[in-house]
Amino acid sequence: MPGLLKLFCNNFMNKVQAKERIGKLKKEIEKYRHAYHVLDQSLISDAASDSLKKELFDLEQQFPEFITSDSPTQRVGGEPLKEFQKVRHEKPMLSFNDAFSKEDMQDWLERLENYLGRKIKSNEKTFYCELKIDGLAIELEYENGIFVRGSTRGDGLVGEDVTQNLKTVEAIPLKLEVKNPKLRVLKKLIVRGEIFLTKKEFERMNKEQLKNGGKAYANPRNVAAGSIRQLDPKITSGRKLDSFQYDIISDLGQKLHEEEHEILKEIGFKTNPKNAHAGTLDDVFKFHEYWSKHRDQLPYEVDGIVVIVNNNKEFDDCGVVGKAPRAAIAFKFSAREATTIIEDISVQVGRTGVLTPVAVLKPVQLGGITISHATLHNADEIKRLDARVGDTVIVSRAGDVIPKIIKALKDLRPRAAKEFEMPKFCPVDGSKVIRDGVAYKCGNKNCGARNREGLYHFVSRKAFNLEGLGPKIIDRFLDEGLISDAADIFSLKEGDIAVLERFGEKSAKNIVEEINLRKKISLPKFLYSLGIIHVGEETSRLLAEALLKINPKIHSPKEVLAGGLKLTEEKLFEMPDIGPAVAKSILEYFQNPGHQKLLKKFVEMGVEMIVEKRKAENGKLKGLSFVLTGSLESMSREQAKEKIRAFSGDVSESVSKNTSYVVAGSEPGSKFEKAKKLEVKILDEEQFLKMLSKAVF
DNA sequence: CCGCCTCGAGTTCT
DNA sequence: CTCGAGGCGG
Repeated sequence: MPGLLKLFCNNFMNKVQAKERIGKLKKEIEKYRHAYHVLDQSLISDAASDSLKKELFDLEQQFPEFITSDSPTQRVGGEPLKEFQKVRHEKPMLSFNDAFSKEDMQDWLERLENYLGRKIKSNEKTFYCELKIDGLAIELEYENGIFVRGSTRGDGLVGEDVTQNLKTVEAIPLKLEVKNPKLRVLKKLIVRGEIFLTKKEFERMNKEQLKNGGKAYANPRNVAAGSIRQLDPKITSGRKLDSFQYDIISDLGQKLHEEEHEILKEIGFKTNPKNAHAGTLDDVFKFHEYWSKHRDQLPYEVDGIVVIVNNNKEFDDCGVVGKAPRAAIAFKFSAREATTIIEDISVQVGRTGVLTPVAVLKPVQLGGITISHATLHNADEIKRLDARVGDTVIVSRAGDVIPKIIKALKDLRPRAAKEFEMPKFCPVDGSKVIRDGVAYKCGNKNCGARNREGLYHFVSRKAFNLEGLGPKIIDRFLDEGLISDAADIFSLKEGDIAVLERFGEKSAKNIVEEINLRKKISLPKFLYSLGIIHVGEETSRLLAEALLKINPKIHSPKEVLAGGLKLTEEKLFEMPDIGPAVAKSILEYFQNPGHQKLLKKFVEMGVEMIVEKRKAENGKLKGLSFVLTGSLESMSREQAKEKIRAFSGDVSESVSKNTSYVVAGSEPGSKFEKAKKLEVKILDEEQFLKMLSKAVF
């Protein structure tokens, strides 16, 4: 890596670099801000933009001399459009500072108490927690109980008059029902709240938009913002906006912020029933954790909670810092996206010899875990992303699990960043690299990496299932010269292992016992473990059938070899789902002298095939295909698969309209959504078990 | 030949 | 989980 580039990746920057980075970040954030607030376009997600702001904020803390008044960290809100009447807010509409962790929250409370010079008064209602809905803030004015004016936040001081549009929102009362005589005298009332779009309405609008040939909207908030600033109120009324109010600006003698919610509700406003008070920060954390987990069940988008010092007097005493009140903070949910920097791109060689580029990332917190690597799949993907070492990138977790690079932010690219090139020679053994479709492969069929990865595959759960013999240990044995191929595993002796460093007699004994236990294996699993290209779990089963047609009694690897040599294209084509490519790969495998030798060696080592009991040919589930998603309570997924197959049912990994049933356990994944979309019947665990029990008879 | 349905293969972190 | 690609039906 060139020197400058390297420094960019380090945590510590010198002044010159920090200044440059700060400048670039400011420009980039400003670009997104302008697009978002002024043009109602969402170029990147809020989470990604927040992540950039956080980096800028941290850098500015480190180098305060570079803080300028035009920095995005020093401002909030947007600019009013020319078309609307301006409204000057009686009291500025503030925003909130953000916290991203429990530590941030503890720091916040500490800062608060330092500022006050005393502890916050603590009781069971110390704080008030509100769900932070992803919408836009509005102010509503009532005179003698009649709605007279509504406005957006704008820049906090001056907003836009959107009264006509707000009148179309049914959640906003046009006339207040003030029964309480204490409140009745009220001539003027100013309240504030949030305008938002429910997820359902957002989906409906998106569907309609797509039907009319338009582009899908980015997120509900954008649509809400766009809707409320329509010049034609009719358009607004066609969109079913919703609203909660959460703040009373007028003085009605309220002592706690919480009381404002009660009053709002009493006089006819819609308030969020999920909001709750909390006694301690720990209670706040519980509220945060609960909704962080359950936010998908809410009918609207939330991106965190707002925590407010409940006592209004104390709240006011804390004052304002910048454009946010000190005594309130937005405690964000862990983002689904973040930005970080590609420190390096390494290249791995897999079992099939394919070279896979992997981005080495500057570690970043995302959804509760630290991400340090993300696959870039192949050269085409890198080209598509135009991702380079040194680039700032947006990462997310696909299906909330696997890290994925969404986008490279090219304007933040250091000048020295060069385009990535696939190595010409294999990083493991130096052989020439050849191109095969989108993939690049190591030209050497016996490349060390292939052998190594092949061994990982051999011991894996779906193959020989040698527990306690994972990749790390395979590596040790290979490097110590104890094994060189899969068959060698079965000749391992306790004595050989126990002499190695960090291995005791006990663990050596365990490993050898495990190996002996697994010498007997079913034919499909044995075939799968060989790692024949294109032969996975499913095709192994088919291949086993094809071999059993030649010789119905296969007990030893030797008979597997004999059968394999008798296979022909024609015989393989008889099997469904085996075509030219797969057949060629299978035939080539058995022709290879090295593989023949390996199969014979397995015989010497005492590997044997279990003859499986004949499966019921006409079980009750024959002709039905199942897809499993989520986890079941009463059995593992493997067990469920076996049960279905035992009754002649089919198990598949992907949902289509041919799927008979989707069995959904707890926390189902995307297959559940797809099933709903395709209107495939969905079974819960109970129904599934019932079906199995019926199938017995 | 095209488009759908599946399967295979690779991947991350606790 | 997702992507790519093999198999197969239309």
